[in-house]
Amino acid sequence: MLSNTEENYLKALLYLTADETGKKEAGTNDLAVHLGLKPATVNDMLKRLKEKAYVSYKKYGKISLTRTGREIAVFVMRKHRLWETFLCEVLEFSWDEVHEVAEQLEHIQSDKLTERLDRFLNYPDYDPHGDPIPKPNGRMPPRATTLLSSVALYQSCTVAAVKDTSPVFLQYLEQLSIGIGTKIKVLEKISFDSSMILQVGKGRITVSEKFANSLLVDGQ
Amino acid sequence: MLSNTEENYLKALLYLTADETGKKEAGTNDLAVHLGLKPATVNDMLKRLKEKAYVSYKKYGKISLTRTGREIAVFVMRKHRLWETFLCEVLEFSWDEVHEVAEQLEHIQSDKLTERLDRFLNYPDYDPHGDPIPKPNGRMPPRATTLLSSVALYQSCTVAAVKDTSPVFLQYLEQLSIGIGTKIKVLEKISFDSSMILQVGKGRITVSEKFANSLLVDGQ
DNA sequence: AAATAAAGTTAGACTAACCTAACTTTATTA
DNA sequence: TAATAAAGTTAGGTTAGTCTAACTTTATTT
Repeated sequence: MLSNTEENYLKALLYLTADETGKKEAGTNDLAVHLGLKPATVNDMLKRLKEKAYVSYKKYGKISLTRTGREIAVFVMRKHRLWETFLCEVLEFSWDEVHEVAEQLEHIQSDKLTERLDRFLNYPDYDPHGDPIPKPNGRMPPRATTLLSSVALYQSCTVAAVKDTSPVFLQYLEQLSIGIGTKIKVLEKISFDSSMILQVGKGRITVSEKFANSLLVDGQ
Repeated sequence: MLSNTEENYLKALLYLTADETGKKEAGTNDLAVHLGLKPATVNDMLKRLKEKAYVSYKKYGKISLTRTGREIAVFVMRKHRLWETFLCEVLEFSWDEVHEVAEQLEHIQSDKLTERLDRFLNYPDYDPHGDPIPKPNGRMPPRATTLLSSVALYQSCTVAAVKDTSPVFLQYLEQLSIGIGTKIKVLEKISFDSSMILQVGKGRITVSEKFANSLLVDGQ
């Protein structure tokens, strides 16, 4: 049985290496930054995780998860996202509050609890941020890949997920009445700064490039 | 913020000192036995807890919780019993399975979570074993105090709580179709071994003295 | 390609939470 | 009440997980 700390290292490694931004490997430093620890600390832990065959790397080389390591990390992610869903949908937390609590709940060790929670939530495919919830076998529902910023002029789309889950962004979305499933039409693209004018419901709003790069949408 | 371990010491102390069996103080050894640790280990921790003013004792003397220490322990108990209720009533765990998982869940730090869970469960007064759930202010609903063994001949009563929460006893109760709220009538008391013959629903069963001392009931 | 910067590793130290072994104090009992 | 047993404490050791400071290796840049 892994400690919470070990699980967090594997989760961080999954995040860093399964990053859709391309890179499939992570270094000691990346991990240290992501976990808020010192490289020396991470180095120590990596030795132990390598010993236990959860990660694989050569000295001074890049780190990757082994099959077992990845399975564990995916399972922790599954629990995290199920709990986030529970907190939002059942206990009516707002979506900017759930992450911190789910960070704790994801480490509860009880397969029965996880599966019953999944059943109670009616086997959801996506969490409140639109992130896919891994199934018990480790498979993931497809993830939306289209950025709002890449939607063509006059096209309509539906918000599928948020790329940025920081409370400040989520609260801003709330304020704009934008959530998962919200329909958006691109009315104008300002070439000067790549900002966009959008139709949301009956209103129109202007959003920055950064904003448009933080929302994932489904076509039409 | 206390560690899980520290919370467990306070909880154990609450259990040992708030024991309705009379004694209001506990010793290093009692704690060690209850927690499955060595007296030396407990001694170390007690020094820290005293330092932090959660417990009070003099060298070689008995240990008791301070006001703050008791408040924390009661709050952990509140969370434990709310989670047990959630697991049984919402996720359909059986009452012999909930304890182990609740031992983990009770340490989740989020007041909002606790209060929302309470609300979702409709502010229950008792957990699945009939134990009172402390309110946010620390007050407890009244606890049943009458043992089945002390019920007079030909009297009826209602099961209010179990004194023994071991899976083996709980499963036996299940087998006998006895749960919280079950109505029981005392048909006969065998003076030889203090066993009792009971009416439960339409059937009659014979139970041992040990059994009759493990069930708490409400009058009539 | 040599100099410099960045990334990674090692050594030594600290705290929390556990242990064993030896010792001291308090309680029990012959 | 003196001997013995039980309870409690101290000293010193272990592991997990963190740190700083110094060092080595790899990557970058001129």
